[in-house]
Amino acid sequence: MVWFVTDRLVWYKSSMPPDGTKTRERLLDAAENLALGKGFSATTVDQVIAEAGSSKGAFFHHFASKGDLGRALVARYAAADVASLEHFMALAEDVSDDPAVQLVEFVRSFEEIGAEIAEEHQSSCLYASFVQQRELVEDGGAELIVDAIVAWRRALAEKIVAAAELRPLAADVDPDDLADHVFVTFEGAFILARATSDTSHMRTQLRVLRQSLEALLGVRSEAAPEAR
Amino acid sequence: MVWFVTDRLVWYKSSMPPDGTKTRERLLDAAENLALGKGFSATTVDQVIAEAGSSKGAFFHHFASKGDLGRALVARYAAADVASLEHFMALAEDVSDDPAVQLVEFVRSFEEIGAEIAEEHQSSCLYASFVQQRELVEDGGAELIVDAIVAWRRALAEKIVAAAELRPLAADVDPDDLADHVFVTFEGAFILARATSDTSHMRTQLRVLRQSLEALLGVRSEAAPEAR
DNA sequence: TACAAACCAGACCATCTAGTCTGGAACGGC
DNA sequence: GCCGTTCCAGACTAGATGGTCTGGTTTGTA
Repeated sequence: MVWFVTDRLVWYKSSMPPDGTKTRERLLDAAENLALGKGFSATTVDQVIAEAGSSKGAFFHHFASKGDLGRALVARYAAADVASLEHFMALAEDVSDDPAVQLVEFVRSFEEIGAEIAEEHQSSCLYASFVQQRELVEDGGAELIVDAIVAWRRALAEKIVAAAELRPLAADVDPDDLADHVFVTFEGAFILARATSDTSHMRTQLRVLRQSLEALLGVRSEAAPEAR
Repeated sequence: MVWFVTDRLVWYKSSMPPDGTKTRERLLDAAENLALGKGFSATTVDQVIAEAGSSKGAFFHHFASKGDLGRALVARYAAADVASLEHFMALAEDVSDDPAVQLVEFVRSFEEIGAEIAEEHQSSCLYASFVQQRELVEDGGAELIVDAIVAWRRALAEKIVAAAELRPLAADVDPDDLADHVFVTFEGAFILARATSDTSHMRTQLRVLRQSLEALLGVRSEAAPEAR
């Protein structure tokens, strides 16, 4: 995930570098690009170096190993991901006081930029890529991903529970599971978009997700079209 | 996907071998195991050989290259996947004449064996793994995956359209997109299960999917609990 | 301005990996 | 029983890959 360079993400992208982009960041950017494009294990450090216009010496000065780069990669990715979660949730909270409407609005905001997200990320997600890497998982790198997932779950489940207090939920949906379904839809949509080489699936699947949420939460579709 | 060795899948697993498991199948099985576990590009042919208890000579007798193995792998996987789609859809069609109920029942059948599916597949899906491989995609290998996706979409969308003729759909959901959402949920749930090392997410996410379908299609939850 | 530390360039190395090659066993037809 | 074909075992190779090492430049600091 990660997607966008929101204002509260800027400090992140340009943290340490005083002037131009620092070598370490360039390496991370290059690695992220390549990892999203062909998977982490399929990208070589030489490719990362070439893409970043750097050198072997620089690489192993900043990272102890390729696995170390991987961990740094998911760390940055997950941090940006959670930041974008908070960003868009804050925007949604400006639209309405109703938690159900906020939730729907939250999904809608992603829906609107769905294609761009898929484009920017080459229809892929680092989570999906890294989760394959057993070594990295066994090396404590998975916790970063789980933390991000939990952050999403918590933020969304909170809204769902609050919404259930206002209107009865349709059927006996579990708030945590429903919250996870947002994450699940993102990840699945990435795969669909990539497999079919059609980034529009990102938007349409988020739309289906929103419609599902509206149906389950009992929210009217026209509740918050443009904060009218 | 693929999951289960249904009766109509048996011809497949034991096609050519007259007696025991043929070497080629053993190699494919080993490769599938490893690919599901650590990704295709991260598995070496030596590992495949070792896992299958075979040899270099045998491997390159049956497969022209590692990429060739990859294609054979997804071909088999996708074929079994579509077969299991048809299998469970046929079972669902025995339960009711109502397409909406059939659809819900279809999802429920997977829901029930969700954890086993995740277990058997090491919480992973070859589709997700291979979709990363750009080379294989550019080499015509992706069409196999797309074909399988389209098969799912077609079968499910057909039910949704038929269901919409009986009851009005909630909101203006697109049948194709809703059908794709089933595939999307599977893939996303795999990733969630793998990231959290918790196979139960497979079941709970399919449950959420079912509840969403019920809400959008206007089907009562008790419509077909156990074909009573 | 001196000097240590951080930073980087690129030749170099040990190992791994996909793929080849040669030799031989098993099998099927005749 | 002969022979061609399929099938398989394993040593071997050319190149890729992660990682090291030496030397040099830049930077911060006193």
